[in-house]
Amino acid sequence: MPETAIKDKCKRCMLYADSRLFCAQLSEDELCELSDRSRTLSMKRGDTLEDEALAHWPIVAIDGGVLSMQHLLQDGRKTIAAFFMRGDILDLRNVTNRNRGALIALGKVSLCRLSPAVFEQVMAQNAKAQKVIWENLRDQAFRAFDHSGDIAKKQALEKLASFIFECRNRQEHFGKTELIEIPVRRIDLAEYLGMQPETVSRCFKDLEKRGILEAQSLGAVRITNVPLLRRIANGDKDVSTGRDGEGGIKILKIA
Amino acid sequence: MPETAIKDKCKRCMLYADSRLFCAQLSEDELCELSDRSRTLSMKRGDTLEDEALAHWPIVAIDGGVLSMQHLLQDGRKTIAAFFMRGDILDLRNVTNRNRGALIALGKVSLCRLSPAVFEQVMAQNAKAQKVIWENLRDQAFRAFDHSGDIAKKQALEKLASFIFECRNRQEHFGKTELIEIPVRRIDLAEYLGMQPETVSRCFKDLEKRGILEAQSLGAVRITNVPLLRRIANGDKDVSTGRDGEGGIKILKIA
DNA sequence: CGGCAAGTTGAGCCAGGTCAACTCCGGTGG
DNA sequence: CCACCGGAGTTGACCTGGCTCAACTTGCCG
Repeated sequence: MPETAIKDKCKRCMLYADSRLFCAQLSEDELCELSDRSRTLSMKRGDTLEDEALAHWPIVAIDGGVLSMQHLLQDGRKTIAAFFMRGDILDLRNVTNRNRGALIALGKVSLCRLSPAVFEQVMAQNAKAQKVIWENLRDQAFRAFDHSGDIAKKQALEKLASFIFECRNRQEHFGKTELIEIPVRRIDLAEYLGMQPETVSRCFKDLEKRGILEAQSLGAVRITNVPLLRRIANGDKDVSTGRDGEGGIKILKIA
Repeated sequence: MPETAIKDKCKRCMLYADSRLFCAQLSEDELCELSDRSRTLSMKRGDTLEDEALAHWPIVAIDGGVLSMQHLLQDGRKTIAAFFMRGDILDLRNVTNRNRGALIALGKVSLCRLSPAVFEQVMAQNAKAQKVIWENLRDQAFRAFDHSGDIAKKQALEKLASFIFECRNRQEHFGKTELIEIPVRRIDLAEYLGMQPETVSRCFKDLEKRGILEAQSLGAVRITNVPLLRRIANGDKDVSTGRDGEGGIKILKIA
């Protein structure tokens, strides 16, 4: 086998197969070098990336599934600070400060622990690859900013509406539609949005009753009234409280 | 004047004067090139970085003061999604998607709009500078993750305690002490933590009454019981509800 | 088909939001 | 130097969105 042959594990991996993602930016030599010194990993729901393992493999690239960063409070309350999905790259080098959340899989997750040395080398030499990871990190940061804004002052219904748009934005790249995949369970969603599973359930129900969306299953919804959902997400009280009495369809002027 | 002379504006700027910050990593040539093609800016409270200006100058480095990213809801509710302070670098290239928050000064802010071309060039060539900005962006992202976790499920008192530690962490670099500077007004703090100014006020009062901190002024506090404040920040209900009746001083076992 | 976690529904209650009144403080002008 | 002003901060009283707890149903996996 020639030493530049691309490994099977890479051919099967979306980080390489999707031309917008990190590994697709690498030269064959770079990819093989990286591949040789990196390790793939499969996780199932509840599996945690342990600190010890992260010390040796602090750089993690997600191939598929949803990985969460969770913060556990002393009395058992849990929160999910962020979701990481296909294409996201986490750099945990020297992130020992504070109570960095635990990284826990929310379902089947496949990921690749990248060699820090090769990663650093690629980052220094390959401008295209550098751009991709820089923009990915920036997206993570801005997504977190948006999310902070969402959960700080919005009401339950508004948070859920915002979340549905967040899902929509993420999968936009993979083909836009009003059929939105909800890649996490209700219970995880509740922890991400800072509310109770009961409240999440009631809010979904409410949106359905108003004819704004239809549940296809627990894992997918179809938006049937995008503008109205957008107005709810943007905190328009006239619709979010449903005070117009007509199923929230009527459009009121904005003060 | 030799063309490599460092400009006065740079000598006065902490981004250069602080050896850990971005401009201090540059060679004299790089710094002069960057300086020539960049523009400093002073802002006062309420000033906004307009979209139009950001289109031309999408990269902003903070020299001093506090810049906020604010989201405005349609009915007037405001939230502050993030604070940016000395050393933070914002890259807003191609961040037109979604409702990116407005960038608004919370006091006197001095910043430098960097030339995207030179920034990109430095990022590609200067490994030390690249490391600094990469770590800065990563810190921004992790800070945002922490913040999301904080405001999602914590109660008011716990959020405030967490925020005080966030302030402490930020100024740790500049000399550690229990005297913590609160660099923003109560009203901004309320918007950042997703609560009302009234509630912020009540929580400060509460912490003082329990002997956990002393207000030096509106802009600074001294922590007098760090472990207890930490336990509150970590969501220990036994202390945060004050149910032990002894001013919250008594240490209870953790379940 | 059994077992269990996830999700839903209902009833009651409380942390913190809301509103209104008041105080404090820095800046401004006579 | 003081009177004035306006925004920020504080305090108190009241009220409500969503948390809590408990019971029930659904869906998934072996």
